[in-house]
Amino acid sequence: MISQSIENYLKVIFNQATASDEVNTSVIAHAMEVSLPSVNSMVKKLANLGLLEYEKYKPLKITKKGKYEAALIIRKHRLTEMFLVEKMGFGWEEVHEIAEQLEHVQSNDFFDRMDEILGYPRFDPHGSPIPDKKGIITPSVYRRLSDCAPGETVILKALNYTSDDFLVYLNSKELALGLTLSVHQIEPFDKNMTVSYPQHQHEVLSGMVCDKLMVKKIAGIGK
Amino acid sequence: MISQSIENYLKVIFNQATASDEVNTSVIAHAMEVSLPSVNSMVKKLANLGLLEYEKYKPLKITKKGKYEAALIIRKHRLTEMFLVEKMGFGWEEVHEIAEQLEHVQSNDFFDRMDEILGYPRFDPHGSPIPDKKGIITPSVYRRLSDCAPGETVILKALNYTSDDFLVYLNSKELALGLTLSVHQIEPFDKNMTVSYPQHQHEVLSGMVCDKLMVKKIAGIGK
DNA sequence: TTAATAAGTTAGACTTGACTAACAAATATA
DNA sequence: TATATTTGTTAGTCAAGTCTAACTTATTAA
Repeated sequence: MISQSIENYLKVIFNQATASDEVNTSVIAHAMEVSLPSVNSMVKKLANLGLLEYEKYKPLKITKKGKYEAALIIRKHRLTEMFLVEKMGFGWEEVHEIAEQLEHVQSNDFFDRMDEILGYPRFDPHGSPIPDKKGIITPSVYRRLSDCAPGETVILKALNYTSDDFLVYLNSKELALGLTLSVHQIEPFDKNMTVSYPQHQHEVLSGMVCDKLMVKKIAGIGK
Repeated sequence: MISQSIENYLKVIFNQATASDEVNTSVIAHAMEVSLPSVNSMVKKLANLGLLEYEKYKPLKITKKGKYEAALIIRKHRLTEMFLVEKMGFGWEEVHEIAEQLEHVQSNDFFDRMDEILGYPRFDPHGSPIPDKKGIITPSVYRRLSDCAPGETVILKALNYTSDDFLVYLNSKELALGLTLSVHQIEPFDKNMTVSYPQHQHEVLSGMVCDKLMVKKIAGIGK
């Protein structure tokens, strides 16, 4: 049986991996708020379990098996978030912490029942795709707001990062999925963007935030 | 923060404590399937946390604080069982294992929401009382089947023990809450009871089983 | 292209929660 | 009441998962 710690490492590695399935040790250490040696020793365990390819001083590479196991954990997390919002009346900014705990429950029945009750949803309350029982993820067809050009008008469709702080921030700015945003300006130096959306004219969003907002274009020049 | 291990010990101690709030070390070791020294060292921790009174070679005594904390854990467990049965369509014999895991979730909101959705139930699917938010338990007004006399007719109202094996056993005998049972005979030697109930004439139940079935009298001689 | 810095590794220590072996106290039995 | 048995305790070990300090390799900048 895979321990909760290993599940947490695997999830972070999956989320932080690049297009070539690679991650650096220090990225994991930073994301998990643990020391580098802790990551190093854990990473060797993951490699022994066949979840990761490990060679001294080389970047880590997540294996097919690793991606499969990670997808199943993420499935549990996102189904839980959806269930909490849709069936238990929680706000989307409240559910992340609870789902972090529930995702470690060992019972496929429990999550499959949630899935059924929810009607087999493909996306969670933050717009992130929910992997199916086989670990297959419907790819997101959206772009990052930070990749948009001035003059474009887009709809906010999903987030590619969730934490309580971030969701509380979005709520404070009255940013919600489904909103229409117009991009006015991008500051070349720090990538700050000036945007407008209902009730908010010329709001400035940091590059970091724009990187995490996934949008769909509806008008203007650009891709 | 109290660890999951400590929560598990506390729950067992609470459940195994006698009317005078006392338990023996070996009873805990047996119930938890761990060694005596493991219990001994844990018990000292619980005592340091003020959950237990510990004196060398004396029986352990659970404190007021210990009972309060235990009741809150049991509340989480039983609310979860009720939610799984009532809102997620599980059978009463399937929910114990899942509830064992969910009871450790740290979020009062999560369980209070369940409570609200269920309409503040006082008893779980096995008939055991659900402690309220203050840890107060509505006492059961039922007697053990093992305390009944031949000639009595009773209704099965609750169980004072739950495990998957036990629930599967009850299902196999078609014993369910609400059934009417007639007591025919008690074997003085091993306390085996001969009883009848719908579809089952002169079924023999062991003393161990009768000890765990809580009933309400509807006819016959006796208390 | 060499020196400085960043990233990754090893060794060794600590905590939690388990264990066995050996011993002490309490209880039961002859 | 003396002995046997059961129950409880102590000491020491182990694995998981964390840490710091010291070291090595890789990368960046002078």
